[in-house]
Amino acid sequence: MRRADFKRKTRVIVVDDNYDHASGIRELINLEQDYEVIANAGNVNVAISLIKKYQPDIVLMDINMPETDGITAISEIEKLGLKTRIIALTGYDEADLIYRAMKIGAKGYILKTMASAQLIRALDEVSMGKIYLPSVLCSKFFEYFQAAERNEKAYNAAEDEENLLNYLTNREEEVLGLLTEGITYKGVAQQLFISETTVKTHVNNIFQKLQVNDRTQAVLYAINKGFSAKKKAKIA
Amino acid sequence: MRRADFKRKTRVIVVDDNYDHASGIRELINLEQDYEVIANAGNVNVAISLIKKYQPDIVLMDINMPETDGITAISEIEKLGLKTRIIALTGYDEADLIYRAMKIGAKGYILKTMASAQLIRALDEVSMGKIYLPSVLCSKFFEYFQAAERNEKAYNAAEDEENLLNYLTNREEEVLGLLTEGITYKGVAQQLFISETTVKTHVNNIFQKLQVNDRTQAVLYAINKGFSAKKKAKIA
DNA sequence: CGTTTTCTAAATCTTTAGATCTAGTACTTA
DNA sequence: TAAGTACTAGATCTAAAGATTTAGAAAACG
Repeated sequence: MRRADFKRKTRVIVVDDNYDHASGIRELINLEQDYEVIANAGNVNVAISLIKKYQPDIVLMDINMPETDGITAISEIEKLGLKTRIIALTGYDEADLIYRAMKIGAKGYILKTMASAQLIRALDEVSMGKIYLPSVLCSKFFEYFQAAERNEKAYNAAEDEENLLNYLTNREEEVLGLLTEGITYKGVAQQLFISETTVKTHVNNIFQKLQVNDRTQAVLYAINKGFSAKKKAKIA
Repeated sequence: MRRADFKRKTRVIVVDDNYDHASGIRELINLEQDYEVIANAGNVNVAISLIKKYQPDIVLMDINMPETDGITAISEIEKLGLKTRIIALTGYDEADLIYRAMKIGAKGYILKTMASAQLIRALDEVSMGKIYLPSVLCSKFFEYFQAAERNEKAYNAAEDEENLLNYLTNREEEVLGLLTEGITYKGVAQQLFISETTVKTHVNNIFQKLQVNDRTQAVLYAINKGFSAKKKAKIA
């Protein structure tokens, strides 16, 4: 699956504050005919300027650097909007590191302790536009991912002990929807083609049902219960 | 890595509306000494009652069922809060299906077209508490996952063209913070130990800086810019 | 068919909210 | 020291917002 000889080599930049390690990787990669390391960077700032300048195909980014943390570095590089693909390289297989790296756009994640064949395989996969995450790390990722989702769900569930929005009538929902856009009673009346007094009637009923005292509190309640999402869904 | 003979077999329930297919899986699994299929279910409702009753170790869930969709089914089962682990089983490798299944807590995802060894391997991994996602599907997952994250980022970035909140003074931020709790001017005055007219002065300045006309709009602006998060961070 | 909801709307009144202008004090900075 | 900024606060208005009561018409429900 390697590229044919007549194609230009895949250009790689290695970012690692440990010079020996970076050199090791460089030699390892340069043994491969399909790849060439065009630069090394010992810190994030140098790395970013090199990446801007050479726009490499792949960046091998060490995450465990003292000054700037590698996660932020990946984020910075991704912001540049280049075609450059980033593979995270680290000594630790911590689930949250893997999660964060992949979340912000890393195309691969490998451990320094892994065999060199893994590194080359990662380069192969990623240079073809695929994601490379060894199954062990994939497991770790999902540990964190699913835990995060569970927490989110638990959080939302805690919020809807009782969703008073369910007691609103259709019309009241419409009125509340306009209130959550910061529209005045007069504006609501015009948009719904009803009188302002009718709007006030609806609003008062809404206040009672939501157990609040004014529009601001009603809007806050609605937003906390995810009302805006519901409203957007209706419009679409 | 299989369980020793003296351990009880891992109990599996197969959910598939296609009877032939379900039978095939059943026979395949029953060939393994470590597993036994204790029930088949042809639709989601039956499946859920069986799962409640027998609390199997693993559920093999077909996602492509006509009546209820399998994603919802997984979600329902997860809500039960059992130790039961779910492996999604489907004919298609659509990225969004994989993403959604894993997001709501599936412990594995395999294709019907995959070799039977894959199925057994998935059972082995998942019964040991690990996640099983073949690398092809893992790639698909990340395609969707990273695209979703990118969209989220783009969405947030679009919002911060300019954050007018940055122009607020400390006191104005405090006042706005209280407004976002739905507190009245009089209440704000009491909490900050200043007069109500002072509050009004601050609020008017806030309106001008945020380019809004009333408190509701100010609160909405603040929330959209993530003001509440900032406020909570300050408190903590 | 009667009852209940929902949506509509008016009248009336009190209370906030919001706009505007002025102004004193304190602190910072050129 | 003069100028600017932030915080304070008063007076004075107008315009909304909110509370409350009553009530008609249409639809839904038992």
